[in-house]
Amino acid sequence: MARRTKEDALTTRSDLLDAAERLFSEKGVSRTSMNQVAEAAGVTRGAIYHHFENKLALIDALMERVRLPVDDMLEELAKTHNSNPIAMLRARCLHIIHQVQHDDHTQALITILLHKCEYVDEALPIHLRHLEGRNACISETEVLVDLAKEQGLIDPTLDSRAVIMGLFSLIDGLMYNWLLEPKYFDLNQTALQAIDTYLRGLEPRSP
Amino acid sequence: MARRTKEDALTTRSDLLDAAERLFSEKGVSRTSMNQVAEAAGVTRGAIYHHFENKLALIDALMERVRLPVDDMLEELAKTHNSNPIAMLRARCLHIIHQVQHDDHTQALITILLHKCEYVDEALPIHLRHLEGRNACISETEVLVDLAKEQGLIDPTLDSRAVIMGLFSLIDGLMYNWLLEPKYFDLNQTALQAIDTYLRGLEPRSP
DNA sequence: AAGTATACAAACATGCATGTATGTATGTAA
DNA sequence: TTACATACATACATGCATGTTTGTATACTT
Repeated sequence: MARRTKEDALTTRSDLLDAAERLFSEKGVSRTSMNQVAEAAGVTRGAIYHHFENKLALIDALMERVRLPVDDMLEELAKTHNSNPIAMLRARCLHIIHQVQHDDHTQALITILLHKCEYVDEALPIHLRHLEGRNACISETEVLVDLAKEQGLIDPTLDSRAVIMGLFSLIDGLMYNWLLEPKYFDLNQTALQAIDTYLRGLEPRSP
Repeated sequence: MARRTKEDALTTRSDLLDAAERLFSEKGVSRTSMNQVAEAAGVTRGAIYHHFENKLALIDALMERVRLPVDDMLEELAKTHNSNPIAMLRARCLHIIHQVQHDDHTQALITILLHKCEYVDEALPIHLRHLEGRNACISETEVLVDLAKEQGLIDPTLDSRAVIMGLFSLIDGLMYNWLLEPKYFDLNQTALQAIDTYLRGLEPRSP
């Protein structure tokens, strides 16, 4: 085939990302060859190596593609729930849960991260990106907890960092287990109850 | 080399499992070849294929090796804390956390399961074993929650299954995140606080 | 003591995945 | 319109992982 329009090229690139996202989340990263990705996108391996340096760069591009929407979402939520820090925390958690259930791209990517890729040093850049994202999110959210403490909404003797780690771990664990076997339990119900249970456990003790 | 004693053979087998456990948890399952496992154990690939049918059987044997100790542990705990179901739940959770931190075999295996292997259909037997273990554990633990309800220790309006899923997910998430970057937070402290927070959130509302 | 089974080593056969180098037709800019 | 850059396809070179087969020295059996 010959050269195509710049727009066509972008379409090809996008098709490749879609194919990779689907195949990776279905068959796992290491069990999916570049050839399979190319075929699923209707091109040859030449196209992949033109757009991406190698498999890692491909995965990296996958993650980059969802980073911006996620950032936007966080900002959006920040505006609507700026009154009560606990309510905002809750809103964020529930939004993530909702997103994993109903947005295909999110679900596929989280599946890849949690179940379909190996965290080996070879994949360090991805590893780091994941950690950075998490740590940034944690640090940012920690502010909310401190705020809630000041307002007397949560027990002041609790360690803020640990409060957040617990909450995030709860979310991670719920997603992890649900994606493992989605029909085993209802994510919405379970997450709602579990999150509220946890948040309730944070309340200050009545003297 | 020639044939060796039966005991020697068992030693070889054990060495192979040790090597596999270490390499898999360090470099990931798919990035570790049978040859590397053999070399690390001081033998050739012939020895592996003599003891195990293939890589999956090797992993399966790894999981089998820790199954019995875990079962024993659960029974042990059941005897000591049979008075208060909540206390028992708590003891179980904390024991798992402790085990992951201080028992090398447990830590390596959990690392493999959570971070160093891909859940693909090819590895279905392992997948199923993991799920079975989890589901059995959940069903069994659900009884404790029901018991606690009867004793008025937790809010009776809560769904028992969801209570357990939440608690288990919390543990899973804590292990997941800690194993990702162990120095980022102290697992003991964080888990203790998070678990107690969750358990406290389960208490019945004072009217 | 002899025969057999065992515990591996060594060699072979195959296939696939990666990376790279080259070819080529077309869009695009001067 | 020409010259170059682009967007791929095609072909090649290499290497490694797997599975299997065969060989062999020794432990075990009777």
